[in-house]
Amino acid sequence: MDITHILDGLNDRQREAVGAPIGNTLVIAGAGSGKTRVLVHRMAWLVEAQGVSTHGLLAVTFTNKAAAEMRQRTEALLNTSARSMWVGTFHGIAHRLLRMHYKEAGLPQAFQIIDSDDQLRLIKRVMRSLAIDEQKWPARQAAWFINAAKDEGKRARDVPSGDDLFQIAHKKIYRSYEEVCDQGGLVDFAEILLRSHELWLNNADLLSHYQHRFGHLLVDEFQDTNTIQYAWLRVLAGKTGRVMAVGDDDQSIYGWRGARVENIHQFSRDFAPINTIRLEQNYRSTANILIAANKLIGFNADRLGKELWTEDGHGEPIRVYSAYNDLDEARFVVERAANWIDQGGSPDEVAVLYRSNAQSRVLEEALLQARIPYRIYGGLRFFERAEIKNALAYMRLLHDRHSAVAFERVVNLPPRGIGDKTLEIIRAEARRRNVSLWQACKDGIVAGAFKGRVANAIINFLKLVDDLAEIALDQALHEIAETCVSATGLIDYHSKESGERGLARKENLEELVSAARQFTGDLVFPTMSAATQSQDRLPEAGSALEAFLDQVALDSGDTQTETGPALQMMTLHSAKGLEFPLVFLVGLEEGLFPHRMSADEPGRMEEERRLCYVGITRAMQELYLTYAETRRLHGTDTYNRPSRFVGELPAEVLEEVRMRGAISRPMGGMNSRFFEEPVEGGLHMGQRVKHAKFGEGIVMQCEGGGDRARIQVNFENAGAKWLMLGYANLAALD
DNA sequence: CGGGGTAGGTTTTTT
DNA sequence: ACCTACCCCG
Repeated sequence: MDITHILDGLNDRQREAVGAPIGNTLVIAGAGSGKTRVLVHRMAWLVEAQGVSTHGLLAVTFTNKAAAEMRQRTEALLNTSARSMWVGTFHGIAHRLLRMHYKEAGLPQAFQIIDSDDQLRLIKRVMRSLAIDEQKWPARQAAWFINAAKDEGKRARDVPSGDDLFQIAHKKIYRSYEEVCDQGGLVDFAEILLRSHELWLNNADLLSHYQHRFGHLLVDEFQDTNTIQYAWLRVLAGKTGRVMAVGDDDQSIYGWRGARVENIHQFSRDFAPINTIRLEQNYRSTANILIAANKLIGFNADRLGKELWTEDGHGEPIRVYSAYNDLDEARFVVERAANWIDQGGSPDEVAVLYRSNAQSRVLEEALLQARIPYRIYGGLRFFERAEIKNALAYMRLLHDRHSAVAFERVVNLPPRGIGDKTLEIIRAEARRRNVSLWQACKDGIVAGAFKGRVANAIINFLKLVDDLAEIALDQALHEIAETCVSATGLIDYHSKESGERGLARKENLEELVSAARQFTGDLVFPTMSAATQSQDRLPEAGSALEAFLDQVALDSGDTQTETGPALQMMTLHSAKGLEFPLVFLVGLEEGLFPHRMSADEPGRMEEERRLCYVGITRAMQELYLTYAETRRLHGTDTYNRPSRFVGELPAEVLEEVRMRGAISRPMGGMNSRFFEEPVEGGLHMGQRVKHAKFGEGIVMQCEGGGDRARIQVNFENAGAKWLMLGYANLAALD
């Protein structure tokens, strides 16, 4: 077979990776070095040059988007629709295994995936029934604890008991939560992975079947794997599987949610002997951008080591702008973005990246004013919106009348007179007799347990759902969706909500119906979403609803409908994997980026630096870094020094932007160098100081001298205070 | 039962 | 500043 089209157009390193001898391979792929390309070509090479069946390939990614892209590009390269090839997210693939082998996994056939929102509700209920004080142990924290344990492969019984109250309380919650999930056939995200790992450990035959089937495993973004994902992979690979892991330790930015960069190191040991290949040639950015990125990331210790280079020229310098405040920063960004567009650039070539979502607001207003079209990524995902989840809950009830999660959600939505009191009675009855909430209602009505208005309300609800289910039998998926949106009264209820919200919710519900229509279309002509669908049990008409509900649980429906070119705004985290000709990295201030929450633990600071590295390496041609001396955050003004990351960049590729025309600055002494300007008493502007009574704060300004010198300090807890320098007795912290 | 007021809490996000 | 979750009252 002619395989030149697979190896042509690759550089030496890429070709080395694609054609690496069959065996375990680690590809350290720097930003913009063509890592997806390598993965895709490797798969094509295995198939066409090595005669491996697409049936024996398993490719794992983290996001549905990445999985879809990989499948699509591989199919394009192979010029076939490789439906037998397993390409998906860790969760998607593990879920598919659980559906196929639910019995061996100890799950009911109708097990239901719950999202983090459902999970939190459930945990709250569990805590209430355990009479655990939610003030003392916030439910969010408990959810975090449980998920972290599961990510580490630990069941409640595996959690060390310990003698501190925190551990005891959380272990108790975990155990009880586990019970509730088991009873209701509920599977949270972490559970999908944990359970499918156990599925293999407990079923040797099954494991050996899959080990035999998947002779070649490919893993994308390997630095983002957590303990359970790594274990899962290791078990599946066994002694015979060949793994190609592609990743970049310098782009590991998800340590805070359990990802372990160490897995890259571990891989070399557990999968020895391995072939390591580095991809360092960058095809994305100018040399100046890469010089800056290399220098910055050099401040981190324990790297595998890697230096990006390019054949391209130096390009523009990296421009640094010191804004007076966040509004000035936004104004600057918008002005420069407008210039880009005026000079013939497209808005969608421009990205504004920030550390936290709260920063988008000012920028948004400025863009609105300048009439630059923009799109904000992040925020609530489509299928996570309350109104959508309500409609989906009705759809689930039609499919499975016994789903407690769905029942709880819509039993009184729109309001129909079944309140907390009544619900509590239903719950208690269901628990006592060990039946579903639905069943408890039905039986309760027969037994005459409810009176008058309440009884009527319940009867009406039961009848509504039963009737709709009856109708749904002859309906296509999108018609069922339509029914659940309209006939339930949801759309009327939601559109009546105040102001813009009502309109938005109405539109979202309509969008759901078209998503359902789209989904049915995809079943007939599998396209992108096929990546997450289970191809082994496709279109039987009756299962379309089931398939839709599953799909929706694992795919947040992020596919935004493109409406013309728009400037992109997103957090640094969501920018990973993307590239833009013009990038603005805003809010480079100590406390914001690096974020103050990451200041204490040393590992976290390095992760912040990697985040900055990710941000810088998104830029292809031009990069702007901005920071503001004053920023309004959570309603109060904060005063921060420029980020240490700015100082870590090589001066020779930076250029400070000075604005034409003076900007009025209310106080003297607040210029761009304020962090270096001396104040008396060995303190300087922006210095962190500690006061006996007010705690820690930052020096903002000073006036006067000698005995009358006064200093303004913005305290974290006490706010801004003017103090007499002579009496304040401030301790310098830096 | 349901709407409205208030207290609390605000890094990052996928599945 | 703003959103959300919960509590209290009509």
